[in-house]
Amino acid sequence: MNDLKLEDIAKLAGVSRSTVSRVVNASPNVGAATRKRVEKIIQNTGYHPNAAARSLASQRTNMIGLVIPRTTSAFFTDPYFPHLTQGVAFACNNHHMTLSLFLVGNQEDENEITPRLLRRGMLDGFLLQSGNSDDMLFKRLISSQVPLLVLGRPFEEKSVNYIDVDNISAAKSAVSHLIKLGYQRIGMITGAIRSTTSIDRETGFRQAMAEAGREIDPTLIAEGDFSESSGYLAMKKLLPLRPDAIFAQSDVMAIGAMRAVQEAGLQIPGDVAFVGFDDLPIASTLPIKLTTVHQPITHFGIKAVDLLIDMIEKGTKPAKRMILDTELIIRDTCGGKSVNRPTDQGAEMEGSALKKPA
Amino acid sequence: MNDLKLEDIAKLAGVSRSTVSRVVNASPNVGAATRKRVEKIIQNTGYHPNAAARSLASQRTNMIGLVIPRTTSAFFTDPYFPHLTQGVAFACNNHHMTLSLFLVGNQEDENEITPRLLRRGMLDGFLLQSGNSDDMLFKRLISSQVPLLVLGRPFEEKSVNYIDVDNISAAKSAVSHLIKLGYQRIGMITGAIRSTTSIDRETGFRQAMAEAGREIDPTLIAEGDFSESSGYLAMKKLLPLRPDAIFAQSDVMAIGAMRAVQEAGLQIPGDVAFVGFDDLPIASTLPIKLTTVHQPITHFGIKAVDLLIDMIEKGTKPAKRMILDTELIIRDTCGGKSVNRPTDQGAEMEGSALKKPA
DNA sequence: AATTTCTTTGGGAGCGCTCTCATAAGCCAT
DNA sequence: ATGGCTTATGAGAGCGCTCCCAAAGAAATT
Repeated sequence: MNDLKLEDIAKLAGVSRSTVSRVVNASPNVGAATRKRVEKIIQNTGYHPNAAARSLASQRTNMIGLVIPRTTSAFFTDPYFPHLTQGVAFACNNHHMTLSLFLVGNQEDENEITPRLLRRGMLDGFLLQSGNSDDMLFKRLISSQVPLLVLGRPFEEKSVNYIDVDNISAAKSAVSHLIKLGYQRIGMITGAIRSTTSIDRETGFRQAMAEAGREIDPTLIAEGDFSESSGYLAMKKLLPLRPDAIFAQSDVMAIGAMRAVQEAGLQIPGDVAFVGFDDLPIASTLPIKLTTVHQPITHFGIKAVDLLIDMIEKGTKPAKRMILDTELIIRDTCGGKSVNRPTDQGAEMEGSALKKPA
Repeated sequence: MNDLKLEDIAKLAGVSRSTVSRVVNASPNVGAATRKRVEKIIQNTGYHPNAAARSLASQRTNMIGLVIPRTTSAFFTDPYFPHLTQGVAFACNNHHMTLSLFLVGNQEDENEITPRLLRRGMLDGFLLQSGNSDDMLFKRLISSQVPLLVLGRPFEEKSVNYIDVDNISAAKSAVSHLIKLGYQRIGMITGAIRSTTSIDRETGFRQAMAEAGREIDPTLIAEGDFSESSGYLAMKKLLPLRPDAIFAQSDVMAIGAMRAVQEAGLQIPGDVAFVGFDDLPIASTLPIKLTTVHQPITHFGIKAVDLLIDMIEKGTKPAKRMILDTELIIRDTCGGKSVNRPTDQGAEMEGSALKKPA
């Protein structure tokens, strides 16, 4: 509790600083009796090693950062990020690491945060949410000396470490399902169009249509930005064109879009069917349950941390890649026959669903 | 970028380490010419001071922690926390501080995180979300030597620094409004009943009823835990007792409860009126807009950081208190005449709504 | 019994900064 | 010029750890 240092413990135990250090760091080369004696004194005095001193001497801070650029500023509007953060935090706990959160709000923040990230002695590594193509922060950080893992496919993939879900085939399976169900006028509400996420999901959409020999009506593609209101607005534009099914690139936008449909007095899925993306917990508690692509958000965060720590410990060459799978969850909004399956997003933190690494 | 140190810069500039240090730390006592020369070299070399070394020497890390105990594990289920986190992160940026996030998932995390928080040289101070009465983490941390500000009224207030909103009068105004509107069978859905937040809101409920000379029917009070599903379940229990109005202690629970009402084929507010608490952005985009108590969540986070930093710099004696105001926002779910007012929760981060401190 | 090998411990040199104090220089008034 | 004052710079002693290396025993080998 108080201001004891290693040296004080050493004196109390009648050993050297080195020995106490060994005990604190669980080094094997300490006699059993000595270890016990030192441990007891540490216990009694409530000694805690000073983190800064330890970092300075060991060149390790045991901290990693999670950076959300401002181009992704839909940040806490979309439950995606909280879930991700939860996964990251969970994994950090398992690895005895501390998580630092950098939410970039504006240009000023960006200038101020960048050096903090690049500074040595601060972070052992960091996770960077992939943003838009014109993201300057991204460009500045990408050449960082400290290990960096990008969340989501970056624009410039060359020798960048990243982790992502397979957005293309995920979107493809969603749209194929709609086609299989017989919908004729299938529309799409995109995410922020300069994000790779949105681009990949659109690619999946196009692939599914092409494979089915369908023409794409470009007027049935409306632009959103992953937010609820953008989904609502996009749907308002689409409604006069009478689409019979919509692939929304996120659940939150699907919810906004469905709000627009209901306001117009139309039925879901009777008049307009929906498939979303994310499988947020809310998808299964909506009045009309949302058919959507399940992506393991929390798990994604955990994997990201695991990979980053691996990079920190074993180096970043060759560049690391990891692509996680998704799964189409069929519920009520797509019409056809409904197969129910509870979402497990929220439950992941609990109990034994997630085994800790040994 | 590379591994330059203060000394290298000094050598390059032909000055002493001390002078470079002064330049880096914007100390006034440096000659203009010298400053310029040193700054240029720092610029060119891309030098960044080592954070660990600086922390060790200065006894300041410029990091603060945000700790969410596991008893509050509804964590990212409820948008409350993301909004709070956003405010905290925003304020940290303004103060050039780094935010560390501690999400306590389970007992093991708790044991592991506690020493990290208490350790010197790690955090300059931290924010601790108030949890349940039986929260051990809380008890262990409360006597911390490092400055600590509790978010929400703690159980044991004595000499504890905390910040809260005025839950009692907020709840009171919500319930009074329902009474004024003429509802006769007013029920309540509580939050986690061992949290001070829930206790205070219940007190407000009771005060409003008492002032109006109303009896309280205890069967019309159902227990929730701030989650959507708990609101739904609570309402299921309440429905057979035919309440005509419900005060839900959080918006999310109100949403769950309204789901139950609609499933039962009843009208809102015709059959059951609602008042929520929080004024999340979603409250104003629901099909039937939610009447609720606005609490400035993001702003709350900002104020908390400001206060904590003040404590770090000026000491914690006497114990600090801060209580923020709330406002009843009347929309559609309470019946009576609706006054619309857009929620500004999400907008707070943008533009000039929030002035940075000079 | 002598030699080698391991295990346990201590000593000391950093890690890269900050900060106090001493010194040197510049400035003004007398 | 001379003393007193302010301002700019440098030297050096830490901050509290880690980690390499050497030393001293103990144990094992010959």
